[in-house]
Amino acid sequence: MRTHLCGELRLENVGQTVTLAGWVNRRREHGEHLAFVDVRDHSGITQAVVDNDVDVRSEYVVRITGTVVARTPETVKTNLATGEIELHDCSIEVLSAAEPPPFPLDERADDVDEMVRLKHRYLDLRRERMQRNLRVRSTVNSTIRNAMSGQGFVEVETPMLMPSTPEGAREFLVPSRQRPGNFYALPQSPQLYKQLLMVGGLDRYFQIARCLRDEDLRADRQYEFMQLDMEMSFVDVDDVLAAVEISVLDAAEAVTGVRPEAVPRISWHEAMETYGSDKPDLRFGMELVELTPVFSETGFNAFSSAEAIKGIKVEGGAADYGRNKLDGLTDEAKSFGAKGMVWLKVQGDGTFDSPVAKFISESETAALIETFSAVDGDLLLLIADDWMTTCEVLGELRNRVGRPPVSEGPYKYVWVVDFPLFVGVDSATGRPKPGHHAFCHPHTDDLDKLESDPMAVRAWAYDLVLNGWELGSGSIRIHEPDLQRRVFEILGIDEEEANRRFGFFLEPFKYGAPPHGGFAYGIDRLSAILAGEESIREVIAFPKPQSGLDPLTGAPGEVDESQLAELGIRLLPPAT
RNA sequence: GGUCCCGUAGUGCAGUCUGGAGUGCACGCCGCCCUGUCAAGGCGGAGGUCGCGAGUUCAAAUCUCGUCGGGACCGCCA
Repeated sequence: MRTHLCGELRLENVGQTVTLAGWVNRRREHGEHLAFVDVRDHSGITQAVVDNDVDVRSEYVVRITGTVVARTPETVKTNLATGEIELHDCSIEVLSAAEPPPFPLDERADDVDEMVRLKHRYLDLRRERMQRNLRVRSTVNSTIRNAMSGQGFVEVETPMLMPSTPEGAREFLVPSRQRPGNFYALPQSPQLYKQLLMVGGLDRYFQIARCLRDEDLRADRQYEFMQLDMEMSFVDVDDVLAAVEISVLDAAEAVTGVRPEAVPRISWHEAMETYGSDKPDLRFGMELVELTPVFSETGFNAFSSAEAIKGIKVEGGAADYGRNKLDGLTDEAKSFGAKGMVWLKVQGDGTFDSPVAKFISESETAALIETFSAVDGDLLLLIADDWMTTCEVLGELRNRVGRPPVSEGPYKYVWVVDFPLFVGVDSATGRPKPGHHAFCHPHTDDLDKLESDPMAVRAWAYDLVLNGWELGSGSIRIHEPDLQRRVFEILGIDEEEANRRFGFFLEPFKYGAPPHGGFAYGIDRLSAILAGEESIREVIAFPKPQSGLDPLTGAPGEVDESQLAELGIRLLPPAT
């Protein structure tokens, strides 16, 4: 049907008779017998010089046969790959006529209401940006597949219909026709199956897996998303990180042409201390500064009883942050759990401009400026609270004040390791809550503290972070039934409950489970960042908006009574 | 479940604070002109439930309340 793509022709093709097929990107008329038609496909655009008696308009699908001719020097278009040639003596065949598109199919559509783009996604996809993004994603997919296969991982598909395991995210349920009143759940992740594959001796498993979670949507969250899911046997933390790292760096290199440096590691505790986040963005500094000793003798009530006092320095920020902005930051700090936020503007005479300046002694003022290496015009933001709150709130403030958009380079990967095994206390049971999940292996150095000081126990659990986005997480799993029982005990899960909730999962471990661990990371997120996008919707062909309603197909929709009857489902009247 | 922002022609906007006739701009669309343009140019034209519904008012795109839709974020996402 065609001899070349629309972006292929160059000077060396001059003289050839070629046939292109694609969409009319634009037509420019010049009188009765001359018009220029730009024909476009995914590869690019070629200009055809045609007789103006042919009626072709924007987005008509055409096939053009013509002779490749070198453009005269004054008509060469340098910003077009095919700008040195054009087609002459053209014959045009209209393959499909087209109505004018509802929005421009060039970069101007970047400003169009996303809902309009999604309603006509098939048109949006014709744009260079979307073509590039979906191809970036395809490159990511094929690269990580090769990376895993090349390391001896076996690709295994796990079921989409599985039992409901309501421990984690809210699930999508699927009613069973053959057993009315019973439900499958769509997988939040292949977690259970991949561990069973290890018991099954697959040794190294991976899957480019679709996962589904019925939780509210965000720029980095969809109901459905793709993960590189992997699990390996007879390994420790280093082995898992190394295997994952190869795939991620391969993908980045394949897309950008540059292989990132080896991914640094930081412990969870250090990440919280230094960046106030378990997904630190290492592209900028503004590290948290420890101030507790500075205020050890303080008479300032807000600080005297605090477990931890820390702060960040916004260099030269005093001028940028007026009262309104500071009040906004204070409100944000409170919304993240702080009791308040202290701001101090450093002045040239070594004093502070601040509502609370009078509560801070001269020696404390001097010590603060010394500790921060602060100079005239700097803005200091201080939080005093329990250690966790202080770190987390400052981490949020640090991001608000200093963080560039996620897609802006450079790419800064980081492993966050040694997560705590337990985080917080279940308000219902009074027991510790698992930080990752109940099957996460405690750090063997901390096993003796499991019962005596559980909150201090580290886990063999780790996250991969890129530019402040959590790409994924994983852990070494518990393969020893005795250790699993100890962890369940701390969680307040007795044997009867464990068997009821996890029986089908625990039973296999009685038959010889290898030590194993794994990881999973989000392909949508990785693709978005590598494509330079702020939202994963831009690297998904047919995403859903925040409401979860599909503007293109109208899903979800009502179904026939007969379908419901077959499933044994009767609808309640709509809630009012 | 919550906070904040947005909704005016096919698209992007101005107009809204301070009420006075759908007042307007750009792109696109339709027609005519145009033989070297390339986001072509010139002339002309069509195109509006100011998201929807109440309320206040002599008068509402504009003020108030409600509602629907969209976005960012918090909660949530083991």
